Amino acid sequence: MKEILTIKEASEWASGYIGKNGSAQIMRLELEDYYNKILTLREKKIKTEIILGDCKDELKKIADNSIDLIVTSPPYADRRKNTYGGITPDKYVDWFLPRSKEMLRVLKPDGTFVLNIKEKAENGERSTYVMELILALRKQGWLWTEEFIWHKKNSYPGKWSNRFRDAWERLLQFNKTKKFNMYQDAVKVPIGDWANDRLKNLSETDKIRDNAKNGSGFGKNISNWLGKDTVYPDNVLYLSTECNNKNHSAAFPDALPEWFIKLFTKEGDTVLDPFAGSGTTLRVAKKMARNSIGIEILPEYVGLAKFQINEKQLNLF
Amino acid sequence: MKEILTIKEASEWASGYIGKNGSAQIMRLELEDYYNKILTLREKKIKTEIILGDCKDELKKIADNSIDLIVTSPPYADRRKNTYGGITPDKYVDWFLPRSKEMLRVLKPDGTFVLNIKEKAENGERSTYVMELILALRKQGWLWTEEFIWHKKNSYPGKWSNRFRDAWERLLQFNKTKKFNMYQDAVKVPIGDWANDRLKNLSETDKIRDNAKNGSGFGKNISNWLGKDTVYPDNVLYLSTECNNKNHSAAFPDALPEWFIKLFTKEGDTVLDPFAGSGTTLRVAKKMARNSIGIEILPEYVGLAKFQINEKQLNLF
DNA sequence: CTGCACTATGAATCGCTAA
DNA sequence: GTTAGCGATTCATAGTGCA
Repeated sequence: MKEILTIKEASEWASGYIGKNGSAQIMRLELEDYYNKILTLREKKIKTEIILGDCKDELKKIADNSIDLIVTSPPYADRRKNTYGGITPDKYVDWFLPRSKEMLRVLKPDGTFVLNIKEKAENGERSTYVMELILALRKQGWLWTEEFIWHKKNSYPGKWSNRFRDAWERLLQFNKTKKFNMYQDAVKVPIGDWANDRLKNLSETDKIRDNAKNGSGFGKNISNWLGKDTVYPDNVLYLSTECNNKNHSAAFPDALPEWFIKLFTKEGDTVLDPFAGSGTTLRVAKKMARNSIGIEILPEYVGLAKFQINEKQLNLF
Repeated sequence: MKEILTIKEASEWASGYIGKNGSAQIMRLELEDYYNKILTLREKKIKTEIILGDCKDELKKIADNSIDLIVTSPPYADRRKNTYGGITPDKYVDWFLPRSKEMLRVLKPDGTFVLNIKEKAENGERSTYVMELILALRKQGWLWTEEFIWHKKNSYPGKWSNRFRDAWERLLQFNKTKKFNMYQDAVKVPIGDWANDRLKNLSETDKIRDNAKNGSGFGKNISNWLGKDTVYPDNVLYLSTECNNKNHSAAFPDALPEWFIKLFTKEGDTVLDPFAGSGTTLRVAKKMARNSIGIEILPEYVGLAKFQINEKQLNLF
């Protein structure tokens, strides 16, 4: 296979390779999508930027009303000082507010801010700092539009004398105005069992493995083309935690930022992650042909993020 | 079949009826359980009481430290008038606190309070009254131990211009002290199929994780895992919205109070539902051989609840 | 191309003990 | 009293290699 084929060539190639079991059609559509992404990246000159520093300072260098979507998973509050972040629960809101103030400034009026967070249980009680944060953010001028739930398919095992294991996290949606962009059709899902049966008839391994090998989008959205009978999802995302990273434990699985990027942006828009970590959001944004800016305070993570973004770029081209 | 058989008679009857496919044993055990329930109800004289009135007043007639579990789904705040309850969001906390104060008084020190609630979206935003309520309840002396999620299994798809269907509700757990009764074994669930293969042949990694003290590991105390067929659940309840009662909508499914009654009480304990509605909690409590007290302000619901409780009683005897 | 066996690991919490 | 450290406890899923 040549490095770059026309869509027609690739489609023919796929037909020959896969056979006549219906997978060729999938392959064709996926290829089309794939090439569109490449063209978008080249023509629109998608930029992916990772900045070393504290977002409190670095955000100030970003222009007003320039960001379409902020997706982030900040360090959770933690009592122990050695841990990453190391902000105590009682000081968390004070620590967060100056940063969210800048986020409010850089976000476009029709943009969205998605915050992934979960309070810990400590000394028999759940901390209340997340709740206090929501109330404080509203005072700061944010609208608290929705709370999505990430129901973790495979959560960490655990059982204690007074509680079971925690299998969910919050995904808080904030907006600047009531009129924000929401591309609901982009996240439609196949309807129940009907689609499951159809999908089973296809090669399970191909679907999964093509996806896993390069992460470039192949096989990722089988449901999008197959399910012509698709329905809108709800506000619970039932996803697995990922266990693929060698160098860094992923803050959240790719599917999480992917879902919100689909829902709240279109190609060529700009995504911001002020707590970029290993750069999951940036990598996913780039894959989806969105501009992205990441800020991360720890140099080792910045390096890792740069590596990840470029590694995936090789796969894409 | 006679109205009351000995367990032996019933067992023989079941054997003959079912055949020799192993179901007889199950039937025998279920019958045993069934008769134990009847005996418990008779010997311990389980009481089921439904009171007409506002729980603000009626709770005052209940003795201090006499309730093992409070499970309730109060009327949610709503701006529309003439609806059930009809408390506006901004007045909700003030409305709730005098009632929860009485609940705190009547609850035993080792008892639990489970509150089913979910804020509505209004004017494009989620209300914050639930959050304010949690903070206020803590000030009142409650410990906020945990937040369970009811993930609604079969919520039908739906969408609005700026949000998707709400498929989850909060189940807030509050306690009076850190040492509360929790019968975790009562809610264990069957283990996944993966276990059969896994446990037959423990992998090298599992053994290594046992030895290496790298924090937390799966393989620790392997003997605990042998012969295991049930595991502890997590803090997400993935249940359908099925509603048994045809005459009343929007009550929670039986499985919800049932799960918490199992988890936080034993037979002969006392369950309270200060917003009893159509009496789901009372009916389930009675079925499970727990005393119960319900308070309901609307006469038509009190009538409905009485009917339901008695209807099910006929089935039981 | 399918199915099976096997590997790897994920934002955890509490109670006890020692300082 | 107060805090820090450490041990004990607990499942489910995705990814990989090979027959």
